[in-house]
Parts: sequence; C-alpha cells; structure tokens
Amino acid sequence: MTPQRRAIYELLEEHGGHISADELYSLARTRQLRVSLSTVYRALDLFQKLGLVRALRVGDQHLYEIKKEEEHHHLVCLGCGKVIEFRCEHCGELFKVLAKRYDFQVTGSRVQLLGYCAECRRGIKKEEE
Amino acid sequence: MTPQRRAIYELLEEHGGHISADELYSLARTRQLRVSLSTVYRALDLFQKLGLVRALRVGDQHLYEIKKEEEHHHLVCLGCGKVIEFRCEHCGELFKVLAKRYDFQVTGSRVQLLGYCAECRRGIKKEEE
DNA sequence: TTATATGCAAACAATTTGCATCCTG
DNA sequence: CAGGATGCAAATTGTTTGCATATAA
Repeated sequence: MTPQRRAIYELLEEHGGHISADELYSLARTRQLRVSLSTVYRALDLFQKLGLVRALRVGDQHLYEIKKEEEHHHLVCLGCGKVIEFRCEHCGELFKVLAKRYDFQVTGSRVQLLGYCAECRRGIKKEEE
Repeated sequence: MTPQRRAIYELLEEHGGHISADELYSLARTRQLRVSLSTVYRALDLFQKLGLVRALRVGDQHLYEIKKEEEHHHLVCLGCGKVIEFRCEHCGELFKVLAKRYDFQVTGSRVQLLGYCAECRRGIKKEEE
C-alpha cells in the first residue's frame, strides 16, 4: 500500500468510473500528485487482479471503473461518448437459458447498448431546425 | 474492386468470422496471395464503412466478421478463445424496455457472455482427475 | 488515361518492460 | 534492512500514414 496506489484508487472512486489510464494520470498531475504513467498502468493491473477494478472497452478506449457488488452494464452514447450504467434484472435469467441451450458455462457478461442519449438527441434536433 | 480486396473478402467468408487482421494476413500469405498488412487494414476499414463487415473486440483482440442479416451476439470461451455466435430472440424486446426507461435511443447492441465451452470444461475435469 | 489502390518503410499511440533508486513494512 | 514499488527511458505491439509505383475502369 503506497501513496501512489492509494491516490490512484481514490481518484477512481471520486471520478465515479469510466476513465482511461491517461486521463487518470493527467488528473493526478493536476492534483500535484507524483505518479508516473507506468505506475498508473501497474496499479490498474494490480487492482484488476485483486478484483477491485473492472476494465471495459468502449469504442477504442480502455476505461476503468471500481467494481461494484451489483452487476451492471453500459449505455454508450455515440454522440458525446458518455457512458451510462444500467441494471438489467432480466439479463441474468436470460443468460442462464442461453447458457443451457449452448452448453456453455457463463462466468461473466458484457452488454453495451450503443446509441444516443437524450441530450445529444436534443442537440441533433436543434441542428435540424 | 481489386484482386486484393476480393481475396481478403473471400478469406473472411471462408473463415466464417472472428479473425484478426494479422491472422487474415498470414492466411493470405500461406495461400501465396500478394497482399500487404496495410492493405488488409485498409480493406477491413472500407468493408466496415460499406457495412459489409463488423468488427468486434474480444479480450484484447480486434476480430472481424462478415455482417449477417440477423443480429447475433457472442459466447467467448476463456479457455480456448473460441467465439461462438448465438441469437437472442428476447434481447430486442429487453433492450427496447431499457431504452425507454433510460430515455436512450438504441441503435446497436453488443452482448458477450464469457465463460467456458463444453470442450474446455471436459478438459478441466480431466486435469482434476 | 486517370483516379485509385498497393507495398513498403517510417510514423504513431498505447502499453509494457528493464533497471537503478527509493520507500514501506 | 530486504523486498517490493517507483520513475524514467527504451522496447514492443498493433495500427496508420506518406509516397512512389502499379493497376482497375
């Protein structure tokens, strides 16, 4: 447990998730924290191995978030890039059925719905006017 | 329409999908086809823009497949890396409900179930014996 | 012929690694 | 004090690009 790791973890918590290694690094620097980019990568790796952090791929980015107890998935806005979390109470059941049908042991799931958030849709409408 | 593009497309078709740019390139070379890796990338890009090909991210890989009419998703085996396609007849309905709930216009979806295929599970069991 | 595609090598970005030094326990 | 963590710079990987040449239409 080093100050760097603590800082990185706290920034992750504070940010609320969906942040890239690079952004995390810049964020740390604006806070005058002395960490290097490699340390950010190494810490993220470690946190993932410990099951504290989860990586997700959104478009071309690698984003990281603190792992929560409840499973959730993501809405990804193609307009502004925003990532919104959502719970899906029926997904579990659905996946169980699929697992049986395909004789596949499911240990995890990743669901992303791509599209446009309410704000971006408003923006698009305005442009059209 | 050049011989390279034709070749790349045919290899994609023949392979059945879930192949990386690099594998596609090697495959072409073993067939004595004269294509360069950049051409593979450029062709894949083009095919995607034309809507003929779809890219997916599996673990750390970028895989490509010919786009089919019916939407489908993927089972990804963490043992052997195999990618199995599956249809999900209830997903559409489910996503529609979620879209409404989150006021999000959904234009596409990506679902991956991670786990172990039947073969790999057999392998694991044998190891344990 | 004329625009477009190709191959090659160099450029790039993101991530990883080697190593000397520093710090935590 | 000893083993592990850090910073830096160099290495690596996957992908993209510039440019001269070759090719499809």
